[in-house]
Amino acid sequence: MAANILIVEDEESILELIAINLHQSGFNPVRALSAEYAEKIISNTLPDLIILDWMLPGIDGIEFARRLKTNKETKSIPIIMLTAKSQEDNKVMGLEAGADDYMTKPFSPRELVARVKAVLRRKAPDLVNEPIESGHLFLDPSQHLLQSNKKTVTIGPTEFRLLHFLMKNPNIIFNRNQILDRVWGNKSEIDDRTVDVHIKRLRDCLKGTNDHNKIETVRGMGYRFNEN
Amino acid sequence: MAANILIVEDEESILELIAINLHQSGFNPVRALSAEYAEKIISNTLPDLIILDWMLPGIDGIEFARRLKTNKETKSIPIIMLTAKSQEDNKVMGLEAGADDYMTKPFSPRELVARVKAVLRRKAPDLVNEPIESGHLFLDPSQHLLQSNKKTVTIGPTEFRLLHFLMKNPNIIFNRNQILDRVWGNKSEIDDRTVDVHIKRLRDCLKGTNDHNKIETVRGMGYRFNEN
DNA sequence: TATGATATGTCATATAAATGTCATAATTTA
DNA sequence: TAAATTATGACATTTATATGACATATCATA
Repeated sequence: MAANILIVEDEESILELIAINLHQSGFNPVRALSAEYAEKIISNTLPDLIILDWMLPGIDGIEFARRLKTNKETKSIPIIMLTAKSQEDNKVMGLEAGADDYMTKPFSPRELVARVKAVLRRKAPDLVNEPIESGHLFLDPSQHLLQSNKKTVTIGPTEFRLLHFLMKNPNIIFNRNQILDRVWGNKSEIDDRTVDVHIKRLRDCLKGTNDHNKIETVRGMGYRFNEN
Repeated sequence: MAANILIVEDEESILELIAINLHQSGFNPVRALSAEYAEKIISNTLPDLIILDWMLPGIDGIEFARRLKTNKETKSIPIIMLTAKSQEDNKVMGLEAGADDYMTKPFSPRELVARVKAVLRRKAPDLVNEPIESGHLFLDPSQHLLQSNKKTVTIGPTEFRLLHFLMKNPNIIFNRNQILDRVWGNKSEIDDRTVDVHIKRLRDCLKGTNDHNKIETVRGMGYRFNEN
């Protein structure tokens, strides 16, 4: 799922430029020309990250950041603050107000996108979907790619999600209901035992690789991905 | 990521004409009706190239170019200068002021786009639509030419753009909406499923060549061009 | 500007893949 | 060995994709 990024910037053409570049990088930009309007948007849906201009008409960026950070709902949303060079001294103030990163104008959109990714990687790794490696296994969620010893392994969607989940949480035992919740999502009128079947299918995918015995059955408890 | 191109031109209809043509060629145009406004934009975000009209109200093009070239942040941004025929003598002055290329009005949008590409090719080769080769396939966007094993392949416009996009981004999965956004442009009242049909048509074009199976369906995710 | 030729988007239907369930076999544990 | 638990193969159902046909739109050219 693409990350929703709220951009708060009063200069319309700049707002648009940032939005287009983020969009082209696979994010989902949401535009706000003022803090007031941004607040309205946030009260409907919480963005995954906010790009916030320092200077805004009405409520300014720093004030808006403070508000966000005092609100329980919004305080964990990462903020990237934009500021003009002349206000660079205010950097400390910005970071104190809760900004996670800080960019001095003028910047290239390319650089901004890079920072957005960096912040998301730190704050919400789930949204960035980084590849995972473990032993000979390499799994890239965004490309639906699984390799064992550099060789691509054919694997279906559910088995892929299942393996992804287990690899993200190595050496931890999950019972069937936990697995259903976290891999299938909450549409769980699904039978416990279905997990068994998919574990079997997953093992079949891994058969013939060096990692065929990574998924262990823990009798009476559930399943576990063994990192070693 | 597409190149961001700032157009500074006080004649609104010309500005719009240029912007539309650049957009259709895959660039991100940013509009400014005056040097003053352009400065404001630049003070926020750095474009990859600037198209600059010679005659502007207030700060004129030549003066603006000089300013850009004396500023450390902006001096490496390429500039294409636009001038009326009567001012053609000023060409030397323009180039001295730091322009990388020079166009005399009236010009055809096609020519302008060609110049933009030429300048970018020199200054930022990544941002231009060069011919692409992959396996036996050779695709030249500027000529709408597709060859497999040196033999020309008949291919329609949409299929061509689609293949171009996929070849530019090999081994990466795109879902239908991403493909619609990036191949069709933002006129997306178009049905998801239309992508399927064009993928089919594209595959039909490639049928009989050595590259007939390059386009892979990744069930539940989208499509991907396999480089190998 | 009219006309044939292309190109495009949508739909209905055909195929193919994935999913969940169940019955039964195999295993483990007490 | 019996009871409990897990593994496995088969199957019906659901879901996703491929394909052919058609109506409309666009383009080039007489």
